[in-house]
Amino acid sequence: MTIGHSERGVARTRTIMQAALALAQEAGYAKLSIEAVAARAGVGKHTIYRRWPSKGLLFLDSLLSLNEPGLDYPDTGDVLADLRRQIHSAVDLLGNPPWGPLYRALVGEAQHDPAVAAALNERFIRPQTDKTIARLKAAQEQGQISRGFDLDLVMAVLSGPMYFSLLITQEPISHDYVDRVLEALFAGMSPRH
Amino acid sequence: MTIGHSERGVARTRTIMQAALALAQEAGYAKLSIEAVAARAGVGKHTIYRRWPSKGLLFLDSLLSLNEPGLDYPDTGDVLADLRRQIHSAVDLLGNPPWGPLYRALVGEAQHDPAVAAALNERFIRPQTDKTIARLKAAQEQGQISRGFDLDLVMAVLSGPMYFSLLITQEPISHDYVDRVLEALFAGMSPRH
DNA sequence: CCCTATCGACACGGCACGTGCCGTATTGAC
DNA sequence: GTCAATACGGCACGTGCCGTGTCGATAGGG
Repeated sequence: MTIGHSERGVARTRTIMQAALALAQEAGYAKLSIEAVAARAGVGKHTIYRRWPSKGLLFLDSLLSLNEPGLDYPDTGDVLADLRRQIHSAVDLLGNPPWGPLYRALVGEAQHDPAVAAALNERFIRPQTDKTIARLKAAQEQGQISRGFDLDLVMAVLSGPMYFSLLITQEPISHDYVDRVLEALFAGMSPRH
Repeated sequence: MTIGHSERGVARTRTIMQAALALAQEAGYAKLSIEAVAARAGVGKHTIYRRWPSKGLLFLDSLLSLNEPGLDYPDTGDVLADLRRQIHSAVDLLGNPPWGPLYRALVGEAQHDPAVAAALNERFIRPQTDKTIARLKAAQEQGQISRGFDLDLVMAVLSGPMYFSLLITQEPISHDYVDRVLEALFAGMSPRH
């Protein structure tokens, strides 16, 4: 998405993304407009349109630029503890300001704009999924996780409940809540085991 | 939301909602405008604004009117089979046209508009949750489900994975996929049991 | 040092918003 | 059956933002 080759160019790009983030935090993504971003950044509208084709993709770039390193996985050897630590981190990031409300808005935008949905998947969800699967695969080979467990489902099963709470019921997600969900998942629902 | 007391009033209300649904299916929710709905319904804009305060809430009413009875639970005595049947129904409804794309748009709108989020919860999610908890509570008392299982989490744990697939990865959700998720949930992830 | 791509500023037509106003049609109270 | 109140369709308005076009200024690479 970023075009700027020259030093001035990348500086402008960064300025625009920062302006977009600032405005989104202050007034909410719903009220974000390209014109307002341009004014805030002290930039012509063309300079924005030259870099991003839509408000949604500008916003996605802006938001991801806030957490470049991504959510990395610890590997202490204890997969359960690692998983718990990682989900706690994810929930802390995605569930609280400044990311929380902005991330919710981004997912909302993805429901209206296929380009945003695709980019969100490729740039954020997929890498996250890959890391998770890699970590669990290692654990599976060490026998810490049932061999029969379908790792392709793991993101949906592990992250789904958190996304449900974030996007649908919109209840705050505490570490305790995460722990209870994990316990439910690992214990299973069936009686006697 | 509906004000119309007189016969003419309720007829207008229905006409407007049908126009909104038709337009949303044809052009997508993103391109839906109050003006277009008014024109399609052969109605003045005031007549819409008198009934609904926002596009989102009009759309929510319209969509819910498509499935008034809601998703009811079977009770055959076998909770696992019932659960499976119910989730299959839910996935068939929420994951396919005409509901599927419209429901995704509604959830997207809920991320931008707190009023829509609240109404979606109260009018659709909450009733669904209550039915699910009631059914599982009965099963729990019959020992078909572990006594320790936290029923307050049940919607997040059971529905979360489907919502993740619907809203985030946007992959189609087959019955087979549902079954694999349920199997993963009931079997748990931990080895040996 | 000049050439060219990029820039900020401004203006434009277009669309949809939400709100008035008007004259008409329907409704409910009496 | 009459009549006042209400709801209605149609129209127009001012506003905000869209995405594009056109300037002259600017700045960085060859």
